[in-house]
Amino acid sequence: MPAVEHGAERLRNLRTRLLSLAATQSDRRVNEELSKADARKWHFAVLATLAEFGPLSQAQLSDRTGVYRSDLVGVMNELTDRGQVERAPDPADRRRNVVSLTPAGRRQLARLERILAGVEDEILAPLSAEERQQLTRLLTAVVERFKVI
Amino acid sequence: MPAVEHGAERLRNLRTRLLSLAATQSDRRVNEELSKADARKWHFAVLATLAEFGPLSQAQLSDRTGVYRSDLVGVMNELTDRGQVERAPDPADRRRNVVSLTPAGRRQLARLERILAGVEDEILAPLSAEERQQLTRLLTAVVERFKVI
DNA sequence: CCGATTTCAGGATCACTGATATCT
DNA sequence: CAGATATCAGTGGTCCTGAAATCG
Repeated sequence: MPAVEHGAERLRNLRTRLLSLAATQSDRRVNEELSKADARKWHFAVLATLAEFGPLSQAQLSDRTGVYRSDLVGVMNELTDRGQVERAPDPADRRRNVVSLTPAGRRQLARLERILAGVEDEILAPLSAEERQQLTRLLTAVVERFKVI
Repeated sequence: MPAVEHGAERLRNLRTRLLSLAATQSDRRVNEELSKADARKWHFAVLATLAEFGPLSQAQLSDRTGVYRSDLVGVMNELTDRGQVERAPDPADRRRNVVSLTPAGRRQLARLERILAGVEDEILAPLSAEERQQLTRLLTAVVERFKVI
């Protein structure tokens, strides 16, 4: 990324831009580290959601992770190729696939969690524990609002 | 965007994910509103930087806005097509272009500033003035750190 | 010759739309 | 029939790399 000099008041004070910059940098580091584990961030989202809720259909996974259904297909292919999830037709509703974690998926999830904790710590390094808490609270409020609309 | 349900502890508490979600939603609204004025966010970045610093070369614009030099070419074409900037060879250094604002560019900048102020207000609606200040401070700290590395 | 500037070509990922086949 | 599900095709923006041509 090109280094960004400072001084442009209008730009610097734009909160929407600050948000974009911070997220871009964060996403870049997240992807760099996850790719070392042969993963990307949607892998973590899917694995973590399955660990939390148990087997789900792809539509439910889409709703809970924010991955578009059309894009989820590719993520499912990658995860099944790696043996981390299983995708089987739902006998109760043959439109659906039932997606479930495999033991390899659980191990991968643990690995990704360690990686992401490290990246998060790196990204938030300039903030105190209290400030990290604040940031979480503020961002949650911003994100929550959009769910309601 | 698909609505994101809540409940997945691992996902919900991930600060890097929160950052991504907030930025995605913000960027989406920014682009929606800017496109009504036949603009995108790099337009604002370039126009605001020129207003602040006066005429600059494209390399300087790239450094100050964060737009890659290779991508800046397209932005320059769009802005010159719209008559909002002028691009002339620098007589002092013939490798360079000198980019400057036109009166139409100044008017467009004012328009985009109003638009962005509105979007920012919408995005930050759930936060008090004090919290917005906090968020700005925290995000600035995060972004600043990356400049130093 | 080395380095800077502009430009072009292209890759990868992502957000998003739309259509289709299948099933309830 | 309406509605949901999984899938495929494709657009457009963004981030990023590399290389060419021109010039200091």
